[in-house]
Amino acid sequence: MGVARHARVVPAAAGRGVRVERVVDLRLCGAILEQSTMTDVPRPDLPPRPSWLPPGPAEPGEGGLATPADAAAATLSETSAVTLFDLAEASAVSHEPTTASNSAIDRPTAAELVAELRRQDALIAGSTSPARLRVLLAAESAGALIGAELRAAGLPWSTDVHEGVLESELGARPPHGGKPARMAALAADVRAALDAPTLNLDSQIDLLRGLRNAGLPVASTSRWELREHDHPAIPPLIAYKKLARLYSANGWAWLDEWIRDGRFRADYVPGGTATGRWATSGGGALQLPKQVRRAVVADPGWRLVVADAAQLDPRVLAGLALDERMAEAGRGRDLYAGLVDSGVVETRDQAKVALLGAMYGATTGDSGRLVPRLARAYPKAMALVDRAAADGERGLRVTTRLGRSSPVPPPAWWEAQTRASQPDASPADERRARSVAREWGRFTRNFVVQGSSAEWALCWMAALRSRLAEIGAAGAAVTRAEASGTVFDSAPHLVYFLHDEIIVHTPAEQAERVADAVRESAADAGRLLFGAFPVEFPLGLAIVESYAEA
DNA sequence: ACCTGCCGCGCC
DNA sequence: AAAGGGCGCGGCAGGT
Repeated sequence: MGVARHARVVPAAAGRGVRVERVVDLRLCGAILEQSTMTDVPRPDLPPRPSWLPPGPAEPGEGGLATPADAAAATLSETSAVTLFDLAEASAVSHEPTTASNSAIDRPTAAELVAELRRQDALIAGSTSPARLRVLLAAESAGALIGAELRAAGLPWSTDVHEGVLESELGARPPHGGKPARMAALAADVRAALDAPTLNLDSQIDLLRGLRNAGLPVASTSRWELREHDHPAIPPLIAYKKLARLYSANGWAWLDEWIRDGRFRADYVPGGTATGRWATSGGGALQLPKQVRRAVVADPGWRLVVADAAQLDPRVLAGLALDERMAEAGRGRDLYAGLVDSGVVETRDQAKVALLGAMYGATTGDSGRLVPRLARAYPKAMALVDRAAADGERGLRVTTRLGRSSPVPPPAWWEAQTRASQPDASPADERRARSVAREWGRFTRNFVVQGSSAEWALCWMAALRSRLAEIGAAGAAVTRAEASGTVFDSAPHLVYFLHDEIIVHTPAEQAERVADAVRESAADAGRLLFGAFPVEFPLGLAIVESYAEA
């Protein structure tokens, strides 16, 4: 499969100083093509979809729909699919022992791979928008390669700094199996305040019961609800939860498991979510709490170029909807500030809440109240997300800028709709059907924006990867003599990706050139998605030694 | 000894 | 501040 095989081959290539130029990930590309509303599948004139590709969309009421389990299998199975990259692998590293993951049964032959490549080419050529799909599939394939390279390179990580954070927050590392004394003390305070000497704070059920017994009318134990109440148990409980989170998610055990030789090698899963965003399958690289980012530190003589796309989602929405006024609000300035300047809302915070509400489908609260003002100012943008929601409520697929389509709703969703349309349907049936329909509408509303933003980010990274190679090649002429290690030891390279944010690890003397390349690549991405439409994608960018400084 | 569902919370 | 999208993960609880 794409990731696993890239993950095996990229380090092997990198270790010999070989840089992979380009890949086609037939599994990821095939999944997009099978699902996209831009393509016409099935095509009786073409060979059938091979069994090692994930299934396409199922019709309502039919079997074969991608259940979560199926989707997981398609995404994660070591044996389910293969890429053209394997052709190169077969010749380049054929001396490697055969493993269970590339047994003959599951492994397509070279002829089968070529046939599949031709089938995919035919699907693209017969689609409603071949140019967009080609950009998407090239970017998706580059993403698969980059995901493997991120793991091979690793994020530079200072165990010392991380341990310093843990000690200042949690106190000394507890003996094996024990909890930090500071957490134990806070837990004792909570138990005393609730008059519940045996309460287990880590048990949601136990804790909820304890809070209610103490007279607190809470429906959950979540922090935002607890904050509303004034009780002596609340402050230590919130403090405990904060420490417990750090301790269990990014504590000493995480350090032991995930940091080797000063590098965090995360398991990225490119294309791992429905919207095309990446996922992770271990280490939680996409959930690194701000607290521990201080531990991301460049090697001596190196720098981190940290960049994030400013207000990416609303800018993408402006491009999708060809909403000139919204694009104008973000030209040469913070887009949220642009909304204030235009008199749409009074404060930057209101602008942010209103836009998030529009893209997520908020109907209540401050956010819901602000959305109508946005609709008056930017009718084209609002019409686009409203249309996506309306389509989703009817069970239709929606599609991103470059051609990734949402899945059709699962069988239970259709069953709920069918039940509500029967003559003997109860009011509860009808409420249920409306409720799940609207939920799916919120998903598709967000899908078009989040998915198109993911495409922008992939194009950004893919363009950057090429530009970094040029910078690295120029630098290599100078340092070739001593460059004996991997391709990551001497040249600037990507080390982190987080939806709309990247980090490049680079020799200090090349950091400014890398920063320029990062900005130029963002402009490339904007053109790849939206052509000449005048929507800008400015970056927040910093050249730093530690991620926390960015 | 697993597995699954749920909660809460970290990130975008 | 409030509850609208996408995730992964750790922990508990209840099942087999």
